[in-house]
Amino acid sequence: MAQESIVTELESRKLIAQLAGGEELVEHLASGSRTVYCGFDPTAESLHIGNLLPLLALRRFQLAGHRPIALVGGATGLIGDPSFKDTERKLNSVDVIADWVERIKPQLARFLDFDCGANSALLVNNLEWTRDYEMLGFLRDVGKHFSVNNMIQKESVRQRIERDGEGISYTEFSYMILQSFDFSELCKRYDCTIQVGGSDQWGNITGGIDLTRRLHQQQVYGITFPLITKADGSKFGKTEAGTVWLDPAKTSPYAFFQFWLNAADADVYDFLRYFTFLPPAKIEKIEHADAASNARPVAQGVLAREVTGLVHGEQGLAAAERITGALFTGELSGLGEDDLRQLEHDGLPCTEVAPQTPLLDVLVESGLARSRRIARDLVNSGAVSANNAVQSAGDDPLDRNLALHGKYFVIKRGKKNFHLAKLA
RNA sequence: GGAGGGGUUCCCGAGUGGCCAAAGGGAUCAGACUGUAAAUCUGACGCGUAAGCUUCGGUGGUUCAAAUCCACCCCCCUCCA
Repeated sequence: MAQESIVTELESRKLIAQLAGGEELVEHLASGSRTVYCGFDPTAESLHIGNLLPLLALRRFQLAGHRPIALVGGATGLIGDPSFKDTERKLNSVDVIADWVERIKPQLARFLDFDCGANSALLVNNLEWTRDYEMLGFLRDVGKHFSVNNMIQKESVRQRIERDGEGISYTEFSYMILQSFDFSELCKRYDCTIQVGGSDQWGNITGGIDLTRRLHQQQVYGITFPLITKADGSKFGKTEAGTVWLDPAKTSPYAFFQFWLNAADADVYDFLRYFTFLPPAKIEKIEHADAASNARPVAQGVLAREVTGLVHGEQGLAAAERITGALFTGELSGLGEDDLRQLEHDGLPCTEVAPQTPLLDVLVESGLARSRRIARDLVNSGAVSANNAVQSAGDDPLDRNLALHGKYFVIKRGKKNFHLAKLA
């Protein structure tokens, strides 16, 4: 089953930040089918692309013949991971977390195969083994194995402890113990011997390794992935609209596609390694070809298609490409009424506006501008066009005579923000 | 419980009675240039067409005038108990 070393595969994709276990871990993975886990805390109603890397990594492990466990943090989500967070977070209610857990489960499930024999994936919730654990027992059985002296040395919480003006509650401080306990519990229940996660999880993972050794006299291992950074230093995973979510209702496949399409040249080849299943050799070929040509690189298009297909399937990808094609080629007049309806259906943001609504209000209602004041600025700077015609009179309503099929306007703000306005 | 420090516009952070819608930086947006890149330059960045209006943890007060002073309350941090 386990043929080519998964470690080699991850290395060739630059996906390994740290190994807890070194050569022994490599050997451990090479010598049999192992069980690997990664946790995902419900911090919102949907996963986002920050979760994509570990999620795809689990799949890489499965493809290499290992058994993945996706853990949803129904328990840890109630506490909040303080790792490298510079402020204490406010707690969400129990009901909200429970709801998020249920929403996230299917998102995790779609990347893994639950029906492929011995290495079928597992989906678990750590609330299962923590909910009814009696407090005194927990403190005696588990807490006794943790040294506070050791815990406060962890880099992941140090800034919280040392930085002036910030602190850490006992609740968040305990997070590491819970996650450590998860690892030991998965080891006991499912013979899980490897935990993977982002490099910010190093402290929590090694905590779990120590605890498992003490509790079950079992050697387990950890692998962390590099923090995804962008060449220009800005934060990965954010756009002007905020977080890029995996839920198509929160980030449309079109917006998702656009996010990847806009990857910087300096980042795109690494992103191909990180976020697609294309062989590294092929990625290198693309990189060389792009470097040799003077035209616009093709890598962004490949990346956008691959990842969108992975996350939103063939249909989502097709929808995203339809919108992109219609909007960025500028050929609006060729669009039939059915095409426009399809674009709306595909997820191009659409607003119905009353006839005679001044353009400024259309901009505000559609969300293209936050206020009329801003809208006016945009119009004055020539940033707004309707059906490819630059608009200069913000107080005038959209002219029905210029509408596509009597009612549609493709409103553009700036170079790449589109909205479909439909006259009522 | 005691002592001290602090809560300013998306973030950081200046501002200690009028010249404050509030310095500076970051983020963001737009224009130019481009490849729906990067870098750079320019402009915008509480709301309002404007006059003007509403903001500086909360409530109340002093004053012609408060982010700035007073009282009480809430929250955060540090040290002591």
